[in-house]
Amino acid sequence: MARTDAETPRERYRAQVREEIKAHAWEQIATAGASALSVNAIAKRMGMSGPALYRYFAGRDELITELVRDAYRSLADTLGAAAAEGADLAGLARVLRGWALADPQRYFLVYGTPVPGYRAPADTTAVADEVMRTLVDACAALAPAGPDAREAPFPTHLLGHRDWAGEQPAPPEVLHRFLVFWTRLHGVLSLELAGHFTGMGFRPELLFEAELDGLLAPRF
Amino acid sequence: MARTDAETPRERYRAQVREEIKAHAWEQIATAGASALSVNAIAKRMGMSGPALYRYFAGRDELITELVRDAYRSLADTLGAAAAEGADLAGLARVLRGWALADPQRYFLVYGTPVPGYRAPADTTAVADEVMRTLVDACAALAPAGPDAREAPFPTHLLGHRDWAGEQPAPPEVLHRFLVFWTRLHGVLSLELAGHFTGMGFRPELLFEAELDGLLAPRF
DNA sequence: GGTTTCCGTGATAGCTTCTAACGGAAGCGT
DNA sequence: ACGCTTCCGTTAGAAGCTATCACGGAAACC
Repeated sequence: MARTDAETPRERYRAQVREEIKAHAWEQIATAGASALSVNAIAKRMGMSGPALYRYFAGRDELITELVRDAYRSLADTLGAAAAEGADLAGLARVLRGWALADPQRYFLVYGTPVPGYRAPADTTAVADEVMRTLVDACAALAPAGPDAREAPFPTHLLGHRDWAGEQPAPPEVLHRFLVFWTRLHGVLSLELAGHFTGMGFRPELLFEAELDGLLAPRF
Repeated sequence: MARTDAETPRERYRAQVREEIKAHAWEQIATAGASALSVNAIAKRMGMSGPALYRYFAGRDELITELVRDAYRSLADTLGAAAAEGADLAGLARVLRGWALADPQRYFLVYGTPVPGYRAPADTTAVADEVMRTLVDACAALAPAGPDAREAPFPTHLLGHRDWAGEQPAPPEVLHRFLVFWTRLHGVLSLELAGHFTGMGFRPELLFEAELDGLLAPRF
């Protein structure tokens, strides 16, 4: 998991301790959420006293930023591996759902409530773009959507306003499908993970599958 | 806004101070998020010293719970007023969007990342049910959906698993439309409010309208 | 082996939530 | 109108947190 092919023994040890810190941080986040993450508590559980961790992370914010980066990296790798094994858009959707259910707080760390002042560093957004590119590619590989899907109002707007998806942007109906894919599945997933369906009785995965079904249709 | 038709002068004063505390709390949440809400900071801005606020709220958690309750109440009233004025499902959707954009942190307070251990009190969930009921009613008033919308897999599952929406549950295709309405619009809204569309160039309200368009169609 | 670099510690400042004890003011009943 | 009671706001304090600093010691490097 951690690329610790160290050069010097010092860097080797340093990387190892950093990974151990992050492991404890993930454990803490999974049980109490990101807002309850405590540098002090991590240090105590590792057997050392408070300020020692500041040799490895500049502060709580940098630690959380690193966790966000790792979460994006994990999602990008998981989706990328599935895509490399030939998964189509539906397969990627189910992989995404499995990744989210495996650790809801990790999902919320990247797609949940943002801290108003926070700006993600450039390399973090680069990994986020990698996730999106994988999904856009799967959308492009899917459907030769009809011409009416290209001339609808939103794709028409998209034609002049698509400042992302790389240098060679996908056609607007593909980008539209990607956005719909993303927002619809995130809608189901985030409400499910947040517990807003508890007590309603139905099985959320069936709603997820129903939305996925509509998403794969020529007219989504 | 605040029902301060007091009985005793004491209760009158007490309710007034509670409202002032909550007003400062909202201001603080809007700028720095709910996780940065500080009882001490509120007290200082009100000109009194720290522990004084504990006469009015048992603690930080109870204050936040009260804010969540008020947020749900505000949303229920806003949607209810629009529905009373004859707004249809599309109108309610735009009212919901306006309510969310007016104070994103307030939206996240009710539909955002949950704290793992937290259980909302019963009266809070009661107001949340009122919001849902308003939307379900608007879905029921909308469409005499075709029989194929009733026999799809998910509505069929819903037929035996709908433990909500009151004693006289709506038909499964109506509940399905409500769930799709809720999850799709929440998907667009939450990602927009979280800033995940920034830098992409397109206008989120057009994606919102496009999703709303599909939502109103006989086959959503 | 000597030097340098880095790690972990304790002390400290400043913030937070929250409890406890005290003094005073306001309302209430007689 | 006076006394009693209830409640409000204060200061003091415990316990926790983030984060910085100065120090001693160990490890790595030359």
